[in-house]
Amino acid sequence: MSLSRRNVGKTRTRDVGRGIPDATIARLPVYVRVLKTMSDDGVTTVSSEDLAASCGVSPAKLRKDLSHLGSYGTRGVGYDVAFLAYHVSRELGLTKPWGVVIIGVGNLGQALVSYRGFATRGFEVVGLVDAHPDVVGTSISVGGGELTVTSLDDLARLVARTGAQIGVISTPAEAAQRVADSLVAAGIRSILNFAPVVLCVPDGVEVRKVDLAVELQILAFHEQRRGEKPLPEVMHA
Amino acid sequence: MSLSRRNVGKTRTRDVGRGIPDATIARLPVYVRVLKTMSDDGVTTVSSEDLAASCGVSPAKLRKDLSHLGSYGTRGVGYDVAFLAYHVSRELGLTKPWGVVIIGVGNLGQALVSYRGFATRGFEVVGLVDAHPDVVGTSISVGGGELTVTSLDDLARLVARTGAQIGVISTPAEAAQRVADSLVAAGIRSILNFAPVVLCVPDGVEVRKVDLAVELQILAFHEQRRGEKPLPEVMHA
DNA sequence: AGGTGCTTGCGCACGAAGTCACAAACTTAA
DNA sequence: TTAAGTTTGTGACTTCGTGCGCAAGCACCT
Repeated sequence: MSLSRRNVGKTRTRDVGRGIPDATIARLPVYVRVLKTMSDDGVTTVSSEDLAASCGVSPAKLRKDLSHLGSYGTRGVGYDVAFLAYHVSRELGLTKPWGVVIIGVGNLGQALVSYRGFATRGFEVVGLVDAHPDVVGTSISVGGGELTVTSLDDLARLVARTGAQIGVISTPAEAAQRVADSLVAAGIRSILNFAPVVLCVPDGVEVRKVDLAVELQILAFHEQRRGEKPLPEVMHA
Repeated sequence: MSLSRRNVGKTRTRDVGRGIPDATIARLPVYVRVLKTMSDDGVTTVSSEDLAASCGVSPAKLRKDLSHLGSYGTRGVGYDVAFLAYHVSRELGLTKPWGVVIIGVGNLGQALVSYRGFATRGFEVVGLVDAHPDVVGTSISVGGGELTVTSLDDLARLVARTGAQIGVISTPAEAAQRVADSLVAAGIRSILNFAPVVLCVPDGVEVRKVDLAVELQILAFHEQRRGEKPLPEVMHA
């Protein structure tokens, strides 16, 4: 497969790096994961049809998504798996590892610490914080080493020392807003919030929310809907 | 201006209960949670402006969302908090509790079991399943009582006995597809998947996915973008 | 009773996202 | 080289979601 130099002379500025739709960005991580898996399995080339099937999207959507990043495919052939994986990763900013601070070392926090998906996809837990005096000072093994849980008061120092750029809130709902304020004060501008509250942060700070109960309620809605009318009466035409 | 009566003759069926947009449904759980909180705090009436602010959405969006369910507000006054909370809950199917089976009692699974948000929002964990022989047979306290972890082979019996309607997959990625197959075989049609894989299920089964690493990667993308170009160069026209 | 001040419900327009279909571009075969 | 067979990249079209603006409707005051 000597499709090595193909898109070489093309500057291709276009909207590359500018107006990538949010919906596309939300799918890129999936593409990266699937491409990495394929690469590990020895697959060197893949068509949009096959890749789309593995990612659970339509081929047209996949091609349009990728076209926002540039022309990394070869017509009549498909995409070079490793080449595409690299470029999508680069677009997502996964070439260098990101430092993550986890606040709230309860059940969920500890589950996050031991979550393998972090390390394998470019994220490193560089700090653990909790408010409870019994937990502060204890050591927890994360990845290769050990981390000592620090107090919320030391958050700013922790962020400054480790250069962490992302904060994860896995505290109870009552504490979440105060933690968010501390994170912002410490210079963090990207927050992932697991607490079931709507956080209030200044402009320039991005908050993404994961609410487990919300997901269940959405499922419940559709489940209920299905049970209500098992016969759509347009059955046998 | 005698064009007053316009929608009078229209039977008013509209799309109530039918075509509620997915985007709206995804926001309804938030409305319910905020309304419940307000109700507990003794608030009896709220305007779309205030409620929207508490929910982190625009007033127009909130009103349009609620209008899909029916006319539960009073012009010039606002919405009755308890009344609206009841009707939105009802629409989501939260009047009766839903049975949830959790497959995979690792770190994440145990975090889910002890997650307070389940019980308080109409969901009850009625079964725990794991494949590891060391875990099967052990008891775990959930909510008020205790649950014994059962084997994956007993899943169908468990679902039939408890009447569970929702399955949560919190296993490693490798096991997820097999678990999903088992859930479908057991009659489950609503699945919440935490494993970072694209599940393959037959039509009629709904899968919702929560991927922690994906959320972080989306944050990383925006964080990277911010750092790249602090000056958008189109400043003083 | 009539007027005034709010707030909801909703039509309408706009923008974002998804689908379709096809020309461009590449590989392979003869 | 030429022709046939693939597959990408993308412009046009459709669908979906959101924001704007205002008439309809309710409460309160005079």
